Amino acid sequence: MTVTNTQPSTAADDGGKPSNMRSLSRAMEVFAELQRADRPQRLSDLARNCGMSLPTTLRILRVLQDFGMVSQTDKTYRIGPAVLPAARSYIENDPLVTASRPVLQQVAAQTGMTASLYTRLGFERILVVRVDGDAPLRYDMPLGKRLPLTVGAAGKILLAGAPDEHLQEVVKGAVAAGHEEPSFSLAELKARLPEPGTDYAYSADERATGVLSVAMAINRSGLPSESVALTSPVEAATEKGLKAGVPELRRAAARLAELLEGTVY
Amino acid sequence: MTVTNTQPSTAADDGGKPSNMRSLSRAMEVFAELQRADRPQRLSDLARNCGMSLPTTLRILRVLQDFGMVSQTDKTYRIGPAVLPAARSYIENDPLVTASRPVLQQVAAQTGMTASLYTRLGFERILVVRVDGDAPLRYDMPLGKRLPLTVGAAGKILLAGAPDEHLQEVVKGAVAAGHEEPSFSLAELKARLPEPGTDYAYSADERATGVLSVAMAINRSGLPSESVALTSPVEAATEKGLKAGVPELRRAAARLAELLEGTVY
DNA sequence: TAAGACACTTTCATTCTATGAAAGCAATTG
DNA sequence: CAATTGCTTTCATAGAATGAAAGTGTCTTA
Repeated sequence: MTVTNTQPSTAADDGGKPSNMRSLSRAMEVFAELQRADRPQRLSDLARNCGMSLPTTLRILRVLQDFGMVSQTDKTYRIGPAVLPAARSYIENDPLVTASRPVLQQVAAQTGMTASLYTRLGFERILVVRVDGDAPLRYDMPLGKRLPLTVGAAGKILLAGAPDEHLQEVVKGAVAAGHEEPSFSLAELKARLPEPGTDYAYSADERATGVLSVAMAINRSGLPSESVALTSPVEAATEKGLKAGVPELRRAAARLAELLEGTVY
Repeated sequence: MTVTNTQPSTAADDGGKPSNMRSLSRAMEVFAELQRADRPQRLSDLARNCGMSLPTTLRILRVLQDFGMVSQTDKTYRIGPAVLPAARSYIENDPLVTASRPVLQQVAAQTGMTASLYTRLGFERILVVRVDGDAPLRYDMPLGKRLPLTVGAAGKILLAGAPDEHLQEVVKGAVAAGHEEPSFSLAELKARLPEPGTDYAYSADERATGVLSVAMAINRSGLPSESVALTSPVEAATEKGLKAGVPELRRAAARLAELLEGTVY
């Protein structure tokens, strides 16, 4: 089993490290910045926000454009269509994703709840797979959306047992991403996390009102970066009912954990 | 209006050009290679297939991994989860995509057919938006899938009026991508394309059996790179019926063309 | 069990790429 | 029409990216 662990991932890590592949790293920064914005960006804005010179930014954009990762209209740049085939490739071919689908289907069938798989990405998490249960969730399907680690069962369970030092970074990341108020503190976060000894997390009306959730991490050595969750609208489930699904969820998580053995990122 | 036009996009363009940003270009090659393969790749395979040394390939993978664009399990690499937020950002924020949805909805409502938007990417095209009509299409929704330019109405219309020189490259590209037999020729391709003077393309049983389609390019100066299509299963439409939707389609294409004015890539 | 083969990883000197200052354009505005 | 603003190109230089070769670990085979 390998443990490499480079950075906690994602940009925003200008901790003074030399960091190899400067031009590539910077290109990824530009790409990330384009995603952050919800509308096309001017060259000068991108350059300023990424802290690099205009010529450099322009050159990066041109290369990304050549590969369809970036589109340009007049003088504004945005994410390009090449991300679609990439996302499709991920969803269709990633071993964990493909393996989880039947597992989630089984759990959803047995419990009647909606079953989901989340992956940690930097200081956020994203929904990767969802299999609907009997009662539909009313909020829109946030597949691929950046969600907080600090809110919602599926996020919090990824933080259970993490050292304070790491949690402190998570707090900073959540604030930086706008998921939490600037006053958000380590103590507040720790109060939300499941008690030590509990291997699942529960949430009610946390990330979305009217939604209950239990989640379990897919564990391997070290901090987990994936979790599975059961979710249901309040009118279709009680806390008790949801928690009755925990054993099922535990079994599913164990099955997927085997597959993950060895995953570095 | 600007016309920059760097490369015909996508890798495979080792035409001896110096090409700026070598490390970034190579990183994109690695990323593309990972998508091409439908299962996790070993470092040595990636290095060989991309024509670069092991250390270089490794360094690229590590940076991409830091940004979640690549995942690693043991010694194998694959596309990472960060492509999902990127794809979501594209679909939610791209001006053409968001603008096209209501337009396609209107066309679908008026004609009862399925309405789609395609974008050219290199020597292929991808489905970006689809709004279903009355009769469901039986093949699975290929959103983000790489489809041939040389097959199907929505592909062929993007090639109408292109100079032979360009079509010859398209032929090569289609063969290289496995969309056409190695014997595929320029003459064959030209025979498929709509007659000069026609602004739409028609296809029956071309890319998928039992499916009829008409498509129209979203035109601006030069070669188009987007097209809109009406599609229907054979049992729900006739050639005549589909072609009756062409005026609607033409109006939709014109509306979207305005928006595209100035798009470089 | 030992020896060999294989694949990944690190190191390091060299090359050439990536970089930003500054000049050159183009477009927009007062 | 002049001035401002923002994009693009040029160019000399710094330093990043590169691959050969050595190093390390793991798996295979005798």
